[in-house]
Amino acid sequence: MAEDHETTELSPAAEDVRAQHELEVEGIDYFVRFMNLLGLPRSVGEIYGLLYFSKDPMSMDEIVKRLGMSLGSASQGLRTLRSFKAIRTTYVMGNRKDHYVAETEFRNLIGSFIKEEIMPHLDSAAQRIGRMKQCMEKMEDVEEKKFLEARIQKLNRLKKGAAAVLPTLVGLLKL
Amino acid sequence: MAEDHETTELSPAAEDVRAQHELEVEGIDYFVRFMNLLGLPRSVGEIYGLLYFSKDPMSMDEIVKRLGMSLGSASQGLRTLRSFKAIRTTYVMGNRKDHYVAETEFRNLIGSFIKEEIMPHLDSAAQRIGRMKQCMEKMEDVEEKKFLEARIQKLNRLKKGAAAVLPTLVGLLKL
DNA sequence: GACTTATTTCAAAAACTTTTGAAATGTTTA
DNA sequence: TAAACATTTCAAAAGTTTTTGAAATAAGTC
Repeated sequence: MAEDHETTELSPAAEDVRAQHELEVEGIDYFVRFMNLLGLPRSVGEIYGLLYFSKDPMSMDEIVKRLGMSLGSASQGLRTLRSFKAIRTTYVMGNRKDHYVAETEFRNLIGSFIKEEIMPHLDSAAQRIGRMKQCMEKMEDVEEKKFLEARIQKLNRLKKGAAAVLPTLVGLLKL
Repeated sequence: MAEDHETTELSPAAEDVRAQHELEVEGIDYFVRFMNLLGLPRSVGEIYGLLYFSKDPMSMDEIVKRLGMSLGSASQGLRTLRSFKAIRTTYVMGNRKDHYVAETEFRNLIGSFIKEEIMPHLDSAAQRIGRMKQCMEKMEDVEEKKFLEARIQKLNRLKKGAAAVLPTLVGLLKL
């Protein structure tokens, strides 16, 4: 064991470990930023990044150890990723811990994100626009009324455009 | 003046003011949520909402008064909105304050947001992927290397897809 | 069914973001 | 060029979100 660092058979393996570790760090960083763009906390990106670059399924406490993160964060982060179908659980023989692997089809992640985080806003936007129209219709001042009507109309067009484009986008991800 | 609330000529006007105020509140709320979705602070949504539903240009201290917000917030919020081309300044005769009006073409806002907030991430993502590839190529373990190569490739496809779709999206907004 | 182990929950702490307001800077006018 | 006004800056306060870790709950084993 002591002479390992002298042999030619084992030095490359050590080099591999180093390179793989460097890649992992870079990869985790990548997803931390990506998730951050979606407004998701750092821990979610860390977990997904770790799993994305791991061939083997990992249990929660492996994740906790590897990332130096608390159990609470890991549990919450895994829940979020599960709800987005960005990871799935896997059965590992002779081990009762849940094990997780990354779902590498990003369309799951992005599709769920749109469905869970964006679409509900479009629904409430529709209601809000309805209420605005009601207010506007009560008005007598024709000038002002016309102005506001046009603005509300524009808002409505944006909302409809978003409602049309987002599902299309999800569909496009299947390519 | 005292009998205003009895006349039929002036009561409707009072009603107008009320309805308009209600609409304004609803509208501001709308943009607060919208901007929030883009990760922008409440103050930015408030200012834009106020301007969007105002026919007349407004100075910073009118905005401050109407929204009960600090000068600092207003200044910073207006800067953000200007950088996104979501508002523009307007000259008002005989008044040396800057006056602002909402740019109602949302494509400016969304286009600038994508250009300023998303695109830079895609550039740094490209670099990060490059570094990942370098690490991966150093590796000797063929199995592991192939696995990582495939994952990096997938990441690269996502990045390229985003880089292609986002400008298209901006173009689409012109309709 | 008690024991061990795994996971979730949740209140408090830490980290981070936004807002505030007063001081600094810039700009116009008299 | 001084006085008056408008805007920006920035450090501290307020507010918000995330993380932590210990206690509660759930699940599996003997």
